[in-house]
Amino acid sequence: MRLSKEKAAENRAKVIDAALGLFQRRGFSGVGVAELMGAAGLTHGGFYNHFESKAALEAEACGLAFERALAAIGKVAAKPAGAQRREAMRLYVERYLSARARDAAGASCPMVSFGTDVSRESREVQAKYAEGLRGYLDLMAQGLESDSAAARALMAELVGALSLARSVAREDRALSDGILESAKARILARL
Amino acid sequence: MRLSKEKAAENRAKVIDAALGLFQRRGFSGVGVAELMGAAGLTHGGFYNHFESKAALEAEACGLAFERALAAIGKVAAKPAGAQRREAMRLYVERYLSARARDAAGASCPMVSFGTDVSRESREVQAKYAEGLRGYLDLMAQGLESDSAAARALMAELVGALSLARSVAREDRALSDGILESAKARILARL
DNA sequence: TGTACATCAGTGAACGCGCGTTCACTGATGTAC
DNA sequence: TGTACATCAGTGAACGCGCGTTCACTGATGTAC
Repeated sequence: MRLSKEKAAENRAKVIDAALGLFQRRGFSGVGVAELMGAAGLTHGGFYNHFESKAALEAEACGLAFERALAAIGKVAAKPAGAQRREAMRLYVERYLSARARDAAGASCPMVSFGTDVSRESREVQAKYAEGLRGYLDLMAQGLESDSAAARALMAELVGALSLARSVAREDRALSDGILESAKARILARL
Repeated sequence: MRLSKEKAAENRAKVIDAALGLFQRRGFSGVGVAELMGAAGLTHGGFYNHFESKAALEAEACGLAFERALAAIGKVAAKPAGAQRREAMRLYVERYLSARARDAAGASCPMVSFGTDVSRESREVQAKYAEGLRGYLDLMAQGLESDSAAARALMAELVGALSLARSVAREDRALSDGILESAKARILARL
């Protein structure tokens, strides 16, 4: 039963979106093609009508994750320079290091979700990742009204704190909260 | 052909050691039982003489990684307080954020190697991880001669910078070096 | 101390299972006339 | 505009493969007498 082009494109987008959520929650190798298609309301057989391979979908999902992350930091960078932008940046950091963000495993910063995985993945994914990170850092430097060194250092603090907080979230909630709070305090003190 | 108890214990240790290296390089799900045993010079059939399951070995490997990491930071904390300890801490940070450490995928900080994976693993691994991190932070606070908030913030910076630097190491060496340098400069400036 | 036997670390074949991928098929869509 | 046919998104069975795990077997080690 052939579908209209619009419907097919919609299905393709739905697969990528569902895949991103699942990949972030369980890792690339933790989700199979059948489950990916099922999450989009389809059966596994049609997978290769849309994607050349599972690795190709991984790259697409990685791209989508960065697209969303760049949109978020881009809004900060787009604020009028000065007090407004500074305030937006503070809000961004507070949200990034919130308990809410930590617990939202399925929708979060690609650097945290895929950080460890990406160096074990295909060059295709790695290239998308490096490109995304460069863009992210550029926008962050704009958001900070500062140089790229400051953006890189802030990014490391954000990614490290969220990653550590997530790793112990189930076993030691107090420590997890403390990690977020310590990083937040240190960053906001200088913004 | 039964082996002596010493030889058997030695083999068991060899498996855990080899497993740690492989897990750090390729992730828990990226290495099979047969390869793990092969790396220790054995065949896969004997695996269950030593470990209850692959997950049990993962927990053991995680424990070994923290054992080593704690030994390294422990040496810093054991220095006489004051100038000597401060100097040891500076050296520790410099080594942690060196290009050498970034490129040594098979022997590195468990927080970086397993950071993303650990929240997808068994409770057994997560418990070992949380315990290890608590110990690490305690020793780091001693090394810094400071409070636990400072230790948590420093840990986040170290982990985030090394993790980001590794993710783009193959695709953008200059950016990778820059991330390490920016974090190092910021940290050393206040030590 | 020497002998007989139980123990068990290691081997390699085999197991069921889920994976990524392929394929013949269906039938509505899009197109050519 | 209406009809005939090619296209192709989606289906579900099937493929080979590698995985974690089990098992019967081997033979040196450890132990009981």
